[in-house]
Order: sequence, then C-alpha cells, then structure tokens
Amino acid sequence: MSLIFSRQCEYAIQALIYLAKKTETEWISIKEIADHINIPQHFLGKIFQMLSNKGILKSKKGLQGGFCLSKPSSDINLKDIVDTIDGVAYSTACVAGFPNCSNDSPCPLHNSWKDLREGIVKMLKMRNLKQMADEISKPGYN
Amino acid sequence: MSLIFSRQCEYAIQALIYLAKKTETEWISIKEIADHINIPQHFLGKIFQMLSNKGILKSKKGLQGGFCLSKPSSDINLKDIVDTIDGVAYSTACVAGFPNCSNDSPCPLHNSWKDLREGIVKMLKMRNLKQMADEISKPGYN
DNA sequence: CTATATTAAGACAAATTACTCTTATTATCA
DNA sequence: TGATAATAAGAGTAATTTGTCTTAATATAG
Ligand code: FES
Ligand code: FES
Repeated sequence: MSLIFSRQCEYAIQALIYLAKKTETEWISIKEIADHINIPQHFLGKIFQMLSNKGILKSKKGLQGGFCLSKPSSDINLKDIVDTIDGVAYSTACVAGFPNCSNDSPCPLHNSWKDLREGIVKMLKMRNLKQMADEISKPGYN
Repeated sequence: MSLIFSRQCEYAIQALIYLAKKTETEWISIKEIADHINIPQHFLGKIFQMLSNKGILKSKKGLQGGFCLSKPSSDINLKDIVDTIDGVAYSTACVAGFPNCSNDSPCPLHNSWKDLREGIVKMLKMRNLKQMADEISKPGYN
C-alpha cells in the first residue's frame, strides 16, 4: 500500500488536532481521544509517549492525568509532527528510490517531482494545529 | 518511515525504466536487472511475476528466458505502474487518514492537499517509460 | 493512611512488508 | 535424446509496522 504518511503519523495528526481544540491547561486522556476519533487506544498511547519524549506533548500519570500540548497550538505545525514521527525522507529522498537525489544527479522523475515536493513541504510548514482545530470545528468538516 | 511509494513500487519503477532502454523483443533476466540497479534479485522476481499477471510484462521461463514489456514503452505511464502495485489510495484517500475524503466532507487539510494531489496524479499520468528511459541515458543522470 | 479507580508506560502479539532459499521449467548442447 | 545450466515461479523466513494486553504510578475518597 504505502500512503504519504504512516498510520502512526495519521493518528497523531488527528489526535493532536483534537487536543488543540481543548484549553491549554487541560489534561486529556488517550481514552477520550481514541474514542472520539475512533482509533486503537493503546496504539495512540505509544505514539503520544514518543511525542512526549520528543517534547511536543507533556504527560501526567494517574487519576486526572493525561496529555497536553507543551506549546501553544499555533506554534506546532504539521511539519513538526510529520518529521518527528516519519522522519524527513519524504522531503529529501528520491521519489523512485534512486540513490543520491539532487539537482546534480537527478533521476528521470526529479525535475517533475521537485516542485511538487516543495509544495508539500511548504504546505506542511504553513498549517499549524490552531488553524486546523478552528477549521475542523466548522460545520461540514469531518 | 513511509515514503510516497512502497519499496516494491520504487524497485518496479527503476526496473521498468531499465527494461525500457532495451529493444522491445529482447528477453531480459531479473538477474541482469537486479545486478544493474542493485536491488534484491528474487524480490524483483516476485514483483515482476505480479506485473506479468497484471499484463504489464510478459515472461518466458528457462534458458534464454526473461521478461519484456507487453506494450511499447511509450504506452506505459507511471500511474499504471504505481496504481498496479500500491493501489489508488494515494490519489483518493485523506492524507491525514480521516474517513470520507471529499469536497463535501473535507478534513482541515483537504483544501491545502487537493491541488498538490492533483499535481502528483497529473505528473504520474504524464510521464511514460520511454521518456524516462531516454532521459536516464543522458549524461549526469543516475 | 489505605484501598480503589484511573491513567500512562511498557511488554507482548498479530499482521504486513521486505527479502531469501528451493523447486520446476526449458533452451542448448553433447 | 538425455544431461546441464539458466531462468521464472513459488515456498519459506526475517524485519518492520500495527495493534493488544499487563503493569506501574498516582489522585481521590473513605
Ligand atoms: S533523484 Fe529522483 S526525485 Fe530526486
Ligand atoms: S478529507 Fe483529508 S485530504 Fe480530503
């Protein structure tokens, strides 16, 4: 199969958007999030564990515990999330798997791909969690 | 990790470009191809087996056997290859994994993503094996 | 304080993807 | 025409990704 982002990354994006809709000081449990966006609870737990280690989230154990964003939602963009979970290969490696992707040693797809790739990176940098949380709250959005 | 296309798909693209450089009637062995583009021989065997079943390649067993394209290389475009191996999800499913990607029930990324996705699809349709084989033969290409 | 329920963390298991080894087919040549 | 070597096909294995079950931590109530 292979889509653009890994399953983990997709879940993370959805979960963080949900988190960004909450007040900044609230601790939200993975159970609540997993139930709302309908993904496996403990898988999300592992993803959030990593995002905590990487400094994107804060966690608190025990009753009344949970997770919350470690920065204002407007300061976390999509690229931060994607790069943390999936790495940066999508923005640097050859789309056809040839070694050494660069303008100097291009593959036959390089010139066609370069601009599309830049577009993707630019978009990921542009969109932050606050915007997306606002947008998903509008009627008609899923 | 997760790049745009699966490993299988990357290998297929590279191998088919190699094949497209040969004369149309020649039978080329997976060994020759795998050695040249430096990928696992028998893994390529399985990929080519599938592409044969799907009608993109023809195969011939035994001594002097091998594979060759079932159509002129100018009639096989990248989208044919990618869709056959990885499916069409990359061009239809939500980039963030939300259910029901459409203009009517968009996720917060949908409008940013739509055009980029169309660009990718258009590019894949545009590029055929003949072009790419010609291009990779030029000096400086890898 | 102690018991309890809630929670994240961590160990474990299943599914998928990537890769390798073995077998069956067939053209060639003695 | 039978032996041989080259070849695709297919069975088997390893690694990675995804998903589940168990344990440890802690706030709260009694
Ligand atoms: S070399 Fe293939 S995309 Fe750059
Ligand atoms: S709904 Fe997310 S990309 Fe279309």
